[in-house]
Amino acid sequence: MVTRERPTLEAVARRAGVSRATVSRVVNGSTTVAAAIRDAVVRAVEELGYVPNQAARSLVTQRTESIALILPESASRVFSDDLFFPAVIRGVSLELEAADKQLVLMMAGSAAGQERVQRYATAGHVDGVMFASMHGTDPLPGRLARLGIPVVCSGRPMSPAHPAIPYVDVDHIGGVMAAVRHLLDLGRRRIATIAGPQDMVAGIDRLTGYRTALRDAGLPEHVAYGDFTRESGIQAMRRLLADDPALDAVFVASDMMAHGALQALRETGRRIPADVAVIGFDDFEISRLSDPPLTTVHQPIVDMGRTMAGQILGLVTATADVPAAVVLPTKLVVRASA
Amino acid sequence: MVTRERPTLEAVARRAGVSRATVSRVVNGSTTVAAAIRDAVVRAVEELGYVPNQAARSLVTQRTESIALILPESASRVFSDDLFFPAVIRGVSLELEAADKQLVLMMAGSAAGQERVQRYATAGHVDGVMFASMHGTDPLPGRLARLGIPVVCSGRPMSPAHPAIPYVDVDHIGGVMAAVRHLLDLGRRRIATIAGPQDMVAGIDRLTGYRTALRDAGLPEHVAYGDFTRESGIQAMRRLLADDPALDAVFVASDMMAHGALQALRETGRRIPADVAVIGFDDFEISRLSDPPLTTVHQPIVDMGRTMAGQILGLVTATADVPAAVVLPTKLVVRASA
DNA sequence: ATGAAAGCGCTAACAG
DNA sequence: CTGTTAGCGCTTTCAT
Repeated sequence: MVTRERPTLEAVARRAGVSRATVSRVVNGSTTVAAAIRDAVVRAVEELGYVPNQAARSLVTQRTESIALILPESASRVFSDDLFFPAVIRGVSLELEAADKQLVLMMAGSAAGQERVQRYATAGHVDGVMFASMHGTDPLPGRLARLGIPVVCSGRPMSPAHPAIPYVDVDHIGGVMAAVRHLLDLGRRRIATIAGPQDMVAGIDRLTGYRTALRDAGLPEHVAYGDFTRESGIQAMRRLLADDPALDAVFVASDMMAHGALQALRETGRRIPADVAVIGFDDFEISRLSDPPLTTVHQPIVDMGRTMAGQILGLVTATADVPAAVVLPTKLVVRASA
Repeated sequence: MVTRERPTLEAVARRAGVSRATVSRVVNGSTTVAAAIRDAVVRAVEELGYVPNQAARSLVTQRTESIALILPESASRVFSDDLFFPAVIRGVSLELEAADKQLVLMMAGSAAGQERVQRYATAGHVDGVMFASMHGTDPLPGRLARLGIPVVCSGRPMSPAHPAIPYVDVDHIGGVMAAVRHLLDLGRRRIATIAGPQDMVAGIDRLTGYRTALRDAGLPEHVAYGDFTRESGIQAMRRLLADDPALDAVFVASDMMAHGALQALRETGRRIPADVAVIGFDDFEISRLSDPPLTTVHQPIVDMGRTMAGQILGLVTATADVPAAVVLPTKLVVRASA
């Protein structure tokens, strides 16, 4: 290890022939420093390659300029072929980068992970915390908020916390109802659904949308459950077909599961959409490339990330009012599968 | 904001009726504390919900228990449909999680990003730094290493740095040569390649493998270049076909580009592998699901991540000898496309 | 085995 | 406008 000692404020001050306070002012861009002195300090900083020690700075400012995004999932899940997480992260990155804040990504799939994350945040490593992909009634957001840590969520929390936590979400129900109505307009009458996990608001709301639309039409429901993965879509589709070989349409609560469903349907020789119409939810890029291209409900995931990041920045800098809830619109995108 | 003041060591000490030093010992698991006192301290810690302030701790220990993974790419690239990055991250996560270190992911696609990353690392935010997906002769790893920060790379650095930086890589050339030989065994004689970007070792080495194998066989080469994205694969394949409509095989330097190539070939009505045999490089999950399933060179990306993380842990804790280079094997996986 | 004391490197009053 | 002075919360000798 080379371990060239890193220079401190003190060293810079000595070299420039001024006090530590003055160097600190220059480094932090204070305007009340004489030009000549500032130049001398700047030169000393460059000559020494001085970079402020963040730990020391945080200790006194109580700020870290970092913000965490917590995903209550395993790393294997987050970094799989699922395209939801990447999109959220992309949105968050865009916004934080513009604000020159560092993103700290934390996966907390296990109980140990949850513990780690809580310690990390409580230890003052970050100025604020974002949650995405929440399951059930995760107590962590509320707990951190109660500790005075700024918190926002993407996805409406399943149980309202005290204090209330700001969140972004999309209009799941509206999107799904548009999708099911489209199937009805197509003349389909045996419309099944592959629902998402029922410990997540996205799973619950999309199922509610389906149920509402079918009830409005006076048709019976037909539900199988998956967990948003492609594989679970395959399995669920097979179950649906076993229950009702004559079904003529299926609304699938995520694109990944819809791709699984397409595969399962093809395996039974069914033509899409002639025999069975399929609609997904997400509108990922690859859904345009599948065979046939997938009709799906578009949700603006990147925007959710951006919005959430905007909210946390507002809380952290206490500079803007942060809305308690933002609900982004969804939209049916019709392609060849329905 | 609730801002319940977070308790300090001092508070715990008062409550337990001991000195700060003793509380510190208990919190850090020192064995030289009387059982009775330790219990009292532990109780006080729990009652107050005490969590050590990481900034203060880092200030004195000079350690953060965090390690950065730096990806010299834009967030949009890292979190796209490319499956390389997720796999690396997954491997890294697995290993760091086991060591209870926090992963800090940093994208540094722009010059501003590079700057940010350098400041961040130099400011002592992390104990060590990993690089993946390096382009050209990126000076950053060398610079950080010279500052005494432990650094490792995935992918052999293009220009050896001083001090030498440990790295992991895979046997690109061996894998590619096996692939091209397979095409030769199949009787193919007009074998083209879609090469990766030539500012990356992975791009260079895979092209070298192709060239070597063709030269050994006494056949002419036929090269188009892409940048590892699907779209660039489509374009490159079209160029190759325009140059030589009679080509009967193509080795593509990444699976994503290979999927693009398959699409471009299908669009011209060519049958795969009857008319043109295609081999990729990566062996992503989806390559088994493409039409037809892709013959490809398997590289153990997750293992690269794990290995790299192991190396950095060794450097950071200075507990194990860290090999200067680890080269993981690759292997041809034959499926229907060749 | 425990406590007292000295900083780690920095910022932020407060004087001057 | 600049310097002096206190700490931020913690670990770690060094005594006891």
